[in-house]
Amino acid sequence: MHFKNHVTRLSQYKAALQRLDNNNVERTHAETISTYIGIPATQIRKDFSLFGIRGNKRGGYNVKDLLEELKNILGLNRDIPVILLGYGNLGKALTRYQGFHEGCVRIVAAFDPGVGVLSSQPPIPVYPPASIPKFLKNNPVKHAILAVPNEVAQAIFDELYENGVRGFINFSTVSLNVPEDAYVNNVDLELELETVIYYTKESKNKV
Amino acid sequence: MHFKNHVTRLSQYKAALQRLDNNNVERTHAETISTYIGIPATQIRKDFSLFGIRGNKRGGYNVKDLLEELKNILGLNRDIPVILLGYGNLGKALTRYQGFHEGCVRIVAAFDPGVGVLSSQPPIPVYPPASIPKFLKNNPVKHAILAVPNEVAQAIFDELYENGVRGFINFSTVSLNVPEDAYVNNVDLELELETVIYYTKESKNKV
DNA sequence: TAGGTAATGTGATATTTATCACAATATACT
DNA sequence: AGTATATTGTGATAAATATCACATTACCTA
Ligand SMILES: NC(=O)c1ccc[n+]([C@@H]2O[C@H](COP(=O)([O-])OP(=O)(O)OC[C@H]3O[C@@H](n4cnc5c(N)ncnc54)[C@H](O)[C@@H]3O)[C@@H](O)[C@H]2O)c1
Ligand SMILES: NC(=O)c1ccc[n+]([C@@H]2O[C@H](COP(=O)([O-])OP(=O)(O)OC[C@H]3O[C@@H](n4cnc5c(N)ncnc54)[C@H](O)[C@@H]3O)[C@@H](O)[C@H]2O)c1
Repeated sequence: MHFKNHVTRLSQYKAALQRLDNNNVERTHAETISTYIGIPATQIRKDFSLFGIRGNKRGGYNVKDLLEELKNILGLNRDIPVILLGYGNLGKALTRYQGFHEGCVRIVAAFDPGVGVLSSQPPIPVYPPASIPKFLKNNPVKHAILAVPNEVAQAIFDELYENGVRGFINFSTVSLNVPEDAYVNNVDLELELETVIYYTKESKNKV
Repeated sequence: MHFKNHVTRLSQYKAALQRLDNNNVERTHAETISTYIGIPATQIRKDFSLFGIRGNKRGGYNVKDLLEELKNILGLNRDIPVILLGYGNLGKALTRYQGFHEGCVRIVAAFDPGVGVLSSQPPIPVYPPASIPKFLKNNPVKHAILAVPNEVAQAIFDELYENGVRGFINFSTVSLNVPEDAYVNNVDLELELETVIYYTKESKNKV
């Protein structure tokens, strides 16, 4: 069992709980979460059961406690520093995104060869790629966002792996060669668009 | 059977074939594609079988033919106009992305209330949201990218649906209420990051 | 043109994932 | 206190997805 779907759902539950907590809701139920995020209540309970999360029969779940448990399971109970590779279109969008500030993820630095010619002051430090090893020696960051061109993605990945980074989001559209003890989540936006197109074709191929 | 995974893989195959074709490769094999994108050759053949794609025993596949077949199945054999909702951080990044130009997807227009105060000339027309119905009456676009704040995502979705849009990518982090005959692909970047964090926790929760 | 072989194509099987049905139980009500 | 009921928790079942094993066949070589 790889649990990819389970983990994704846990993260969704966490987001829902976060919102409930922000609205000062104190108790909730599987059924409530279900209507919030469109996942069947029975699936939610089954997931909780699998990860050892216990509620209160008839009383549902205490929002703060459940949120805390979910964060613990996901590893979000502490600040997570992340570095960004490639301060281009996508990289800039990610650094400017306010949503991350509410969670525990912090993009602490970016690396881009265009560092010298940046027009405006970026909200985080941007360094030349050559300084990656030194930076990681001083700041043992374990997670990276790859928003670099396809051509350099594997090389950059290898260098980061060499220097201790183990968790990656890869926005490039190449499939990386990844050692056993690293984890890469490929987010291919072209592909996401194409699946939408398939499902909205007038004449689906009957299979 | 929902085929979500199958369709995602078909799209990956298509991308691989596109690259082979760009490199003027004429014939290929399941095994070659496999090393390209890291999916087992047997899975590739099974997928082909399922979607009625036939190769040549011993001779593998003709690259151009296979590419054409995959495009047909995915509905990518014609230009697909797409509109963008929200010309903010993410929306700008998407419109500036060069990769889409190589495929058949075209972002033809964006809608954003900030249209009057844009600092630089955007590469596509940006209209005020009020003009959505009129635009869609004149341009029956069927696909949209939602890159709007969470608060307005459902309202914008409803309006687009009313005006005939049926395929969506939703970058907001809310779960939309979606009629049967529409398809929404939720791409939640926060969530994608969080799954990476889970898989790189030192002490995984044993289950 | 016959035999060897590299590939495809697919039924059978295994694994993973989701749903269902219902027993267990804490709370609310009288 | 005793009963009704809302809600959890989970084994059993179903559905979806992936892998395997191997029969088939087109090409190549001699
Ligand atoms: N922008 C999008 O909407 C979009 C959509 C789909 C896929 N992608 C993929 O995401 C990736 C980034 O896309 P983008 O639009 O931001 O591209 P971009 O060209 O705008 O940005 C890439 C950045 O990486 C930098 N870079 C180059 N070599 C580098 C190196 N060795 N180390 C660090 N940085 C380096 C470049 O200077 C540039 O600033 C690409 O792989 C692209 O295929 C982007
Ligand atoms: N940027 C990221 O890296 C990132 C990461 C994760 C999630 N998201 C999500 O993606 C969405 C967009 O993020 P962003 O960073 O681009 O936000 P943003 O605020 O930069 O852009 C949103 C844009 O939508 C426009 N808008 C507001 N109301 C609108 C309406 N009714 N019709 C059309 N446009 C409207 C705003 O004027 C703004 O330009 C958000 O839901 C956000 O939660 C973004």
